[in-house]
Amino acid sequence: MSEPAALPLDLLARRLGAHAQLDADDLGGLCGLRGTVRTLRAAAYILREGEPQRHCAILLAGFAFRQKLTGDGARQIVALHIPGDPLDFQTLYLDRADHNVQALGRAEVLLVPRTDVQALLESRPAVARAVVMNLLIEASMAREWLLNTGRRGARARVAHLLCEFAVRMDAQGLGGPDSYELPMTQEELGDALGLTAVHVNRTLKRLEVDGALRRRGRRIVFTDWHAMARIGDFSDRYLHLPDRKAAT
Amino acid sequence: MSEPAALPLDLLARRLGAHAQLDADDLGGLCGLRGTVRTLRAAAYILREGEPQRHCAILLAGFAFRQKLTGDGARQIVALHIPGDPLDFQTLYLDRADHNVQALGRAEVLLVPRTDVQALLESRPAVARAVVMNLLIEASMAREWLLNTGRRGARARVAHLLCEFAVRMDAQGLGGPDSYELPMTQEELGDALGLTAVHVNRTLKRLEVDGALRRRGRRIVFTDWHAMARIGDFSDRYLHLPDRKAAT
DNA sequence: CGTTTAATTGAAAGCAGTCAAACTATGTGG
DNA sequence: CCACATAGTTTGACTGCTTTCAATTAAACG
Repeated sequence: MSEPAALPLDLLARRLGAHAQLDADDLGGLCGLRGTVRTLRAAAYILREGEPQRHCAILLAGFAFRQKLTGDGARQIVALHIPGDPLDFQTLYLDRADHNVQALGRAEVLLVPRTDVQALLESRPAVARAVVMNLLIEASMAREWLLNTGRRGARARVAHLLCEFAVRMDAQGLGGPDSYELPMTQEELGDALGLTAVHVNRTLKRLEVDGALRRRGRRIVFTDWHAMARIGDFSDRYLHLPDRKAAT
Repeated sequence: MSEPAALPLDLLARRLGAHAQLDADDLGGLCGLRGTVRTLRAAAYILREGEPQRHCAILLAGFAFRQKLTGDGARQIVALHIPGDPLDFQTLYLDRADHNVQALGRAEVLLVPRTDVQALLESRPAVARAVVMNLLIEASMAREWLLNTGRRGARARVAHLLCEFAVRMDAQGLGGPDSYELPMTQEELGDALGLTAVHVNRTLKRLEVDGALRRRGRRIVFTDWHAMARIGDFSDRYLHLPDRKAAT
């Protein structure tokens, strides 16, 4: 997790290039972005509600999540991020953040000066377009997340999140879809799903007993992907993946 | 509701101009958009999941909502739209819609050819920027909606939605913040909040009995805005309103 | 190794859902 | 303008999923 990524921005290029046509110059511009690499301890804040930002953070290694808090301190995780995801291109346009972004476990980010990113977006319209498409896809994921939280039972909710994570990791080339190390605690899972940690625990166990998955520590092994997709009412359509195999 | 808006695109200009600096030419370009006005019956589809779109719809009068369905038919409303809102600028970049948009009651939309909108965005960078900011603000609202559904009780959820609607209507110059006609059924309210219609009904009644609001049919009268904002844990920060009075 | 953090499990309480019926408003056609 | 039909609201009784509280076990970390 702490070895400096060989070609740190390749994953960013992969993410942005997944949805828009980027030519060699576009990719060159992206991978040519320079900034400071920072290693973050677990739960370190990358972006704080109300604060403006001078840098654009790009997640190089590890994971991150977006989060909001209610007045009485309850936390809702509204998005998860995997390596290659840009974390606050939003603040390129809006001056103050309306939510928080934190590292999920230890993570490594590249902090690029805003001005450099803005210059790139101006000189390379295709990159700007790719960034907008990335925003739209995150909006689509948020809508699916809302459907998940608002209208599915605990069992489906948990299964759906596990499926989404598997597909996204796979699409980013970060591990097969049959097995992965879930980077979060059950407490965090609960906050992502609008459930309590206790109920997440019971639900995971029930999924395991029912033979839909197996667990070794935090490693999730999909013994029956099709069953999980059915239980979680999961279809990857909302992720707008390039195409190839449709996972459901 | 059916009189043709005198200057139909003024509201669109107001919405987009709220967050970005638009000069006279930008506004001229926006208000110069031409298209066909269509009057929609209640629940008419404006955009369907999976379908591409040849037009950009702009809501002129009435209301609309975004919606997704689970496999077993449960509906989650993920966003509400008021006059002046662009309804599918998203499909300018993504070819197939990942959710549905329907009229909420009778509504009137302007259908502008995609190519005209694209031409405008290319010739007027400030407008393109305003459109992106509009997207970002809708994303922010989605996150707050997620927090609302995932981490607040029914009472707070209902109050929060009523507050948000009041503030947005007010910001668009469509009615004071103390009273308005809620354009949806309790069934729809429930689908927006992740609750059942029955529970929405009970919750509204409880809010009324407690003196936080009054109702005449679907008209909501805020007898105690401060109480409602407190009950709903509402702050308008996530709406990124221009500034003036901060409502909470 | 001891200490802290996370995962598990049980029992009990509660919020919201379900089912069903009555009531009200709205709209339509005669 | 009334009568009927339809859609929406309201209310009650009951069920149940999820939470809460609490205690135990397991794992992670210095």
